[in-house]
Amino acid sequence: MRPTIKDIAKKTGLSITTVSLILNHKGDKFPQKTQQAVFKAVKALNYRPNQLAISLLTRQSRTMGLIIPDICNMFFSELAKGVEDRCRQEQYNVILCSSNDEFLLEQQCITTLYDRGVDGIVIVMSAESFGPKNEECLAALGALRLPVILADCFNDTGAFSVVAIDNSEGSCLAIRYLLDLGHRRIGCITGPLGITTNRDRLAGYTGCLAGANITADDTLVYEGDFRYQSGYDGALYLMKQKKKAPTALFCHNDMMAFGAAKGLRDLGLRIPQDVSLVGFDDIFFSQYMDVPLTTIAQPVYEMGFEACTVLLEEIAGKSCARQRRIHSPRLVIRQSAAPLPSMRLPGASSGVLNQTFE
Amino acid sequence: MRPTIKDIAKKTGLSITTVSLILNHKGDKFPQKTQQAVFKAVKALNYRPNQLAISLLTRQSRTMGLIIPDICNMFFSELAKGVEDRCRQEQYNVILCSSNDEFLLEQQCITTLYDRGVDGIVIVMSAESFGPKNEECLAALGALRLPVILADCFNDTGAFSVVAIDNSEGSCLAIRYLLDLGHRRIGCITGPLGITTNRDRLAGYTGCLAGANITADDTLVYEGDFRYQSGYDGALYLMKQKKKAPTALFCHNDMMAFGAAKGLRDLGLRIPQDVSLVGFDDIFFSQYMDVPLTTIAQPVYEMGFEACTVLLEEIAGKSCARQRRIHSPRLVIRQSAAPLPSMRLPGASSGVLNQTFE
DNA sequence: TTAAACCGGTAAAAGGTTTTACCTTTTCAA
DNA sequence: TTGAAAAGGTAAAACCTTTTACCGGTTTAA
Repeated sequence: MRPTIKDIAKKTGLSITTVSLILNHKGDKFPQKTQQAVFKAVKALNYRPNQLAISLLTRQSRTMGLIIPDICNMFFSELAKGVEDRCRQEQYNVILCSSNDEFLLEQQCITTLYDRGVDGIVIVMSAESFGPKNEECLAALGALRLPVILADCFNDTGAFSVVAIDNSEGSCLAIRYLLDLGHRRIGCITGPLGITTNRDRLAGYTGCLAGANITADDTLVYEGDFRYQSGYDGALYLMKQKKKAPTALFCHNDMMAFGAAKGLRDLGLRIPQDVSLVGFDDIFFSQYMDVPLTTIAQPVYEMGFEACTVLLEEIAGKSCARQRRIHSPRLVIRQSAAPLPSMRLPGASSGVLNQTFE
Repeated sequence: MRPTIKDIAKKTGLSITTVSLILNHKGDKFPQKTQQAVFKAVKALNYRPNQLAISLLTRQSRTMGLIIPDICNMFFSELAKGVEDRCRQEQYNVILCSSNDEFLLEQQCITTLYDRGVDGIVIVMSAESFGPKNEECLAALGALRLPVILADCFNDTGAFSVVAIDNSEGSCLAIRYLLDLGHRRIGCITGPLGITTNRDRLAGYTGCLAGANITADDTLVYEGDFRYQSGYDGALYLMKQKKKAPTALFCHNDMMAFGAAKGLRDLGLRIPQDVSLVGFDDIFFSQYMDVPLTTIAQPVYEMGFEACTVLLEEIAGKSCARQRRIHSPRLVIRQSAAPLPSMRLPGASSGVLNQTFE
C-alpha cells in the first residue's frame, strides 16, 4: 500500500497538519528537530504526496490536454514536443489525445479531458471540424469554460487565443523566390481547400503572382490532399498542359513535394534543371531527399512551446484578452529550385524534350 | 463553477446517494419518474462526474504513463499511437513523458507518473539507462509496485513483462536475403552497441554469416549512432577497404541507410547495381527514397498496442506471471538490393570502377 | 402467522490532501 | 503578579465521488 501523509503522522507522532505544513515549507515555526523527524519518516517510507488528492482540493490538476489529429504526423509530434517541454518547466503533464481527424473522436477527447480536470487544452482542430461542424466544435470547446488555445489551424471567432503561422506569407516567400529565379508559370499543388490554412496558402500564391502582374491560371492549380500520391498525381496533371506547362511547382506540403518529385522523375524531368520544386513545412526528411528540397519552414516546435506558454498565462489568469501569435515562416533554400535557363522560352517548356540537354 | 453531484441533488431534491446510484445505473429500484428527473437535471446543468474524485476514491485513475525517449522519432510516435488506441478502447488516457534519452529526466518521468497515480507504465528505456545506470533504473521502476511493461529495448531481469521484436532474427532475415542474392562480403553499420537491441542485431548478423561458413570480418563492421551522418560515414569507411570492399551494406536502421545511400552516391556507386543496401525499421519514408529501400519492418504499432494490452491485463490482475511477447520482424523487399552480378568477382568489387558498367 | 422481500430512499464513511482557525504551554516584560 | 505574545502544535472543514449499511412501512410467500 502506498504510504500517505497519515502514515508519516503516525510514524512521527505528529498531526497530519504539522506534517503537511512542514512538507510544504510552511513550517518555519516548527523546530529543526521536528522538521528533521518528518523528513526522515518521508524518506524511510518513501512517501510522495498524492497528486490526485491535491488536485481535487486545489481544483488544479497541473495537467494539460493536447488534442491533435495524428501523433504519427511529424508536424504534430514536433508540436507535441514543444508543448511537453514547456509543460515540464512548470511541473505540468500532458495528456495526449488523437482525434484521428474525426469530429466525433475529437468531441470525445474534449469530454474526457474535461472529466479529468485538465487545467487547459491545446488543440489542433481536426479536418472534420472545419466545414459544417465548425460551430459545433467551437461551441463544445467554449462550453468547457476552460482556457483553450487553437494551434496551427483555426477559424477565427475570436473566442480563443491562437498560435499559428502566416500561411499567406509562407506562400509569398516561395513564389517571390521562384519569381526572382525567373519563373513565370508556376504550378501549385494545394492541400484540402476545406481548411483555412490551405485557402490562405492559395491566397498567398495568387496574391503574390498578381503582385507581379501575372494573372492566375486555374489550370495551374491542383487540389491535393497532403499525401504523397496526390503530389505525384498533381505533378503529372500539371506538366501535361501542352505548351504552357509550368517551369516550377509549389506544393503546400513536403510530402506532396516528394510525390511530385517522383512524378517529375517518371516523366523524365530533372529537378531543378527542368523543373524547380518548392515545398512547405520543412519536415525532417526534406533535407535528405536526393535533391534536397527547397521549402518553407514553420517553427513548429516553437509554436507548440508558445501555445503552451499562452495557455499557462491564461490559466494563471494573467491575460484575459485573447491573443493571436502569428509566427513567420522561413524560406529554406536547398537545391530543388534553380534559375530558369535563359535558353528555354518561358511557357514553352515541354519538359520531356529537355531530357536531352545537359 | 463546474456543477457537482451536489448540485444535481439540490436541483432534484434528492440525496447525493440517489443521484449517484442512478447515474451509475445501479438505481433500477428507483421509479422512472425519479430517474428522469435526475437525467434532466444532469442535462440542464451539463453535469459530468469529476474523474479526479472518482480516482481518489477507487484508487484507479484509468490513466497510463508512457515514457519514451523522443516523440519526434517516428518509431516512438507509432508506438505511442498503438498505446493510445488500445487505451481508448478501455476508456484509459495516456500521459506522455519524454525522457530525451536521459537517465535523470527519465527518473523524473517515473516519479511524476507515480505522483499522478497512473495505473501502469509502458516504458521504452532511455539509452542512458542501459550501461551502468541500468540497475538503478530498473530498481526505480520496481519500487513503484505498479504494473510496468518494457517495450522495444530491455535488459532482461524478468522483473517486468516485455514486448519487443526478435532483433537477431531481423538481422538474419536481411543477411539470408543478401546471401541468397549471392553476396558474400556484407558490411554492417550498427547502432550504439551499448544497447542490447543492437548487440542482438549484430549477433544475428555474425551468427547468420557463420551459418553460411563465412567468418566474420571485423573490418566490415562500423559502429554508428542511428543518425544519418553516421550512416554516411560508415558507408565511406566500409567501402574504402581496398580489394575487399563489401558488395552489400546492412544498416541497423533506415536513417543510417539513408546516410549510407548518400555516401555511396558520393562515391559514384549505384544502388543496387554496384552495392546492395538493406535497412532496418521500415520507417515511413523508406518507401519514398529514390531507390525505395529494402528493409526489415517491425510491427511497431502492434507492439505499442500489445504492450498496452498486457499492461491492462496486469492492472486487472489477470496475469501475475510476467510475459514476454516477442514479435517477428518482416523483410520488405523493395529495390535497394539486387543479385550480385556474376561478372563481378566476389570480393574484388572496387566500386568506383563499376561506374562504367551499365 | 411469520419471515422475507420490496419500496423509495438516505446518512455517513472513505479516499489523501491543504488550509483555516484555533489550542495549550511557556516565556518575558511591565 | 499579570498579561501578552511567542512557541509548538492540532481539529476539522473542504474538495467530489462511491458504497455500505440502514430506515420504517407494506406486501408477498411459505
